[in-house]
Amino acid sequence: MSSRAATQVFQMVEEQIATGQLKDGEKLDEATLAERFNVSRTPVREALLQLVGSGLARQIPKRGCFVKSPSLREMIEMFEVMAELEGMCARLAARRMTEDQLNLLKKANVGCEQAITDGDSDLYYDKNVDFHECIYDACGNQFLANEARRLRRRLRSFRRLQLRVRGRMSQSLSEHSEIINAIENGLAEQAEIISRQHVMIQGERFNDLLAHMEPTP
Amino acid sequence: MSSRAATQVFQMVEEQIATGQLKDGEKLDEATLAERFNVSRTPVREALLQLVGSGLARQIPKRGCFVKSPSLREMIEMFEVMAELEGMCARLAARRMTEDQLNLLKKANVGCEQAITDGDSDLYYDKNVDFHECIYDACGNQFLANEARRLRRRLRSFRRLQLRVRGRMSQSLSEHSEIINAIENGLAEQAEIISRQHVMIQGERFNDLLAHMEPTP
DNA sequence: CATCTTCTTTTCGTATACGATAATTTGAAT
DNA sequence: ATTCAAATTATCGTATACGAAAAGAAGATG
Repeated sequence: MSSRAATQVFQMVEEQIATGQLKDGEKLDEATLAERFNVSRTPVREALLQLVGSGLARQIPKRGCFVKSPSLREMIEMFEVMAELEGMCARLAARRMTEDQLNLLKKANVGCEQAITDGDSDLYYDKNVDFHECIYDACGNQFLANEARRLRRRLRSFRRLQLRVRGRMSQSLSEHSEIINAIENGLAEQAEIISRQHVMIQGERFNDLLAHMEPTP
Repeated sequence: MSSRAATQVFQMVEEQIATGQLKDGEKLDEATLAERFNVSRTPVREALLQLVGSGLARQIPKRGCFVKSPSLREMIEMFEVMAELEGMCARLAARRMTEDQLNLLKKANVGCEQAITDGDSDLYYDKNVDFHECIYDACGNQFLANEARRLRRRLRSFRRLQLRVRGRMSQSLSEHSEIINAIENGLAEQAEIISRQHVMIQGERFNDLLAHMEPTP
């Protein structure tokens, strides 16, 4: 827990964007935010700078700072890259994972099963993060792992949503099993392909969800 | 050209880190930098924040901000990811590149040839950027293109250096020809593999260079 | 009604000041 | 010499103020 006002503002705004409280195009006024969080403009500016840096907001000179939700196209693009990174992690992990790490991976997957039993998609999301964290750890490339985490974070609200599609959780779980199997047998190529697909499917499911919700704006 | 002091400070410091004027571990003192650039702490802080954000500096609380050059290991990791991203760009470009874009790609490669004729490795670096920009443009995934650019930027000083290895430029050029060939014929997989290798080789060459220069520190 | 010209208001970037807290040094006591 | 405590200094985050520049509004002129 950082006691810095700037960090808190950043996290709050980020959260509000993720949960939809702050919608696309909405103005992020320095003065208003400062008042809302009872701080001065300085930490607010710092937060906005980071927001822009991480792509959640857009700065239009002399006009202000605005929430920037990714368009459907950008979403698909991000999922495409995410799929590649996850695939790469799995490929490397298949070569490099130790016995201990494999056990942790299996354990994480049991957590996912439990979440399904409880029918709790938010819990599944968390357990799923654990599962993929195991793979990140085992890929032996910290830089890659961090990039993957960064992007995962950026996509998290959409990934959460996507899990609500009927049957998606159990499908995800069976994909996990295939991934474990491939890694366990050192089938790097296969682990990569399945993992990549595992993410791409999420993009597609999300796409379905959108199409269902908004009949072309 | 941005007239903002903060941006200028950022770019200057970034440049000085890239050129080695500012070395690993060196302290980035807010007051000193402010004086050096004749600005107040505010824009300097902003610049440092971005520096940390892009991984070029590290912040140790109550100790200060320090230049953070990547370790050899981190370098290799970054090259590994760069290779994957470039490979992905090439794979997609092979499927999606238009005739016009292909012509631009070929033209860019002629520029590379010229740079070799002139024996100018810095020029080659620039022309090589043009070459790869063509591929980025044609990959049809802007988000991916931006990620690739970001990482390329981060690695540029090392990539520059690596081109000084004897024969590396002409080897690079022949790899380009193979890439063009694969793309022209829509051989996505092959374009990916060659491009990936094209980058990995750079990492290895750079590694050689390092091993030659510093006999294990 | 359109257009051009003030005038006012926002937005922005920067400068500067201040208090809090952590790091470092100094110096005393064992 | 070592250890501990107090004093000093540096760093940091934040608040606030100010001027420049641009956007937007209001009003004048054709």
